[in-house]
Amino acid sequence: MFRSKGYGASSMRDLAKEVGIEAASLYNHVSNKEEILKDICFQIAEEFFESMQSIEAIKGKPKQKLEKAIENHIEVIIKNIDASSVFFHEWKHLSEPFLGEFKQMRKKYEKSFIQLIEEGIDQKQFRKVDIKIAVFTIFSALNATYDLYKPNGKPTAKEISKNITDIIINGLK
Amino acid sequence: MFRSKGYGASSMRDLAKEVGIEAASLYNHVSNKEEILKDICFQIAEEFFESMQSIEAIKGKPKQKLEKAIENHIEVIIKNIDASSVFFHEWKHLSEPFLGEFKQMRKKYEKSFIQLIEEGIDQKQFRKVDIKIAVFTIFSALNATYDLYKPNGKPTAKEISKNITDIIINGLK
DNA sequence: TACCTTTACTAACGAACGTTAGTTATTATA
DNA sequence: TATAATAACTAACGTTCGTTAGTAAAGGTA
Repeated sequence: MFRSKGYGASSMRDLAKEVGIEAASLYNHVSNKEEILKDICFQIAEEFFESMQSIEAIKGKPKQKLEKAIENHIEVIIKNIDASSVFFHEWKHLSEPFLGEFKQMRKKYEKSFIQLIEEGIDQKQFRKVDIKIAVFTIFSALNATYDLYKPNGKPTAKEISKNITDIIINGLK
Repeated sequence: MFRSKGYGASSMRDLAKEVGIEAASLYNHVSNKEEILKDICFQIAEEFFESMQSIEAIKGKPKQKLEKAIENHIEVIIKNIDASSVFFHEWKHLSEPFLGEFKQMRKKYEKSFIQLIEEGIDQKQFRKVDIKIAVFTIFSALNATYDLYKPNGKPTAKEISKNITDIIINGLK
């Protein structure tokens, strides 16, 4: 519901009706509305981090690493298709201290990508692109996935992953 | 305010305070809250359409046309940096009949890009990519612009435009 | 000067919001 | 079987929401 209607437009009464109970009963399960949003956002953030940790262990060239990082990133999105959409668009409704913490995590994750591209440029696998713009471009391309993927339909997760990776990697070459 | 706080979280009282009047006074200028959102969204939509009309008049190869279309698209975004962010993220809060009309316009605009890429593939300027995925990737890359561009700062509009175009066009080659 | 449009104001409406209090029924544990 | 924890309920709270009604001041036009 946060994905389709947005956080602000989803009331506790709406959410309660969706699971077949009264709004007040929700408070036996969560301490307030924001906690639901917070849990969604931070759970996805954690999954992104975990997927990146496996990359840093790879012994390979930057290009291969970036390919794998992109693949993992898309996999996380598709495995959590609704939650990741919320992660990308609704985080701004978090209040402090969660908002600050969230932004910090995001920046740290982006930094991993920046490093991969920097290495790729150093080793002449990639052209000399503006790194900041490149990372922004890549992220926003990747994050289109949740709009593209329809369960039980075409294109498949694999097709999405392969095509986007191709376009981006070729774009950097 | 719609950009920074979101449509739902921006109350008429908030908006009124921003321009130094009372909430009720706003109704001398707009007929309701949604009209403000609608005007923003449809004004930007119109600008995108106008920029695309100039493309169709170009006599050139698909690659050149796509380059110019991307450049125009980014120019519209940067010229309307706040409004275009609202255009991309807040349109879903429109109600019918505006919502349907909006989606229709969006689809029509996307179709223009799809055609350009199809032509490019036919004329062997581009690889045989999955067109739907490619267009999604391109759009989401382009639409990162409003997060990237800071007025009076680096990177400049030109740099953004050139870098993104490079990555995408190379990605399709 | 007289009149009309524009635009601001205050006050208030009904509805919806997140949340709390108090209570009851169900389920698990000893 | 007695006890404790879990999770549902109804009712209500104070607040904020978009919006309307009615009114007064300001500015342009005849």
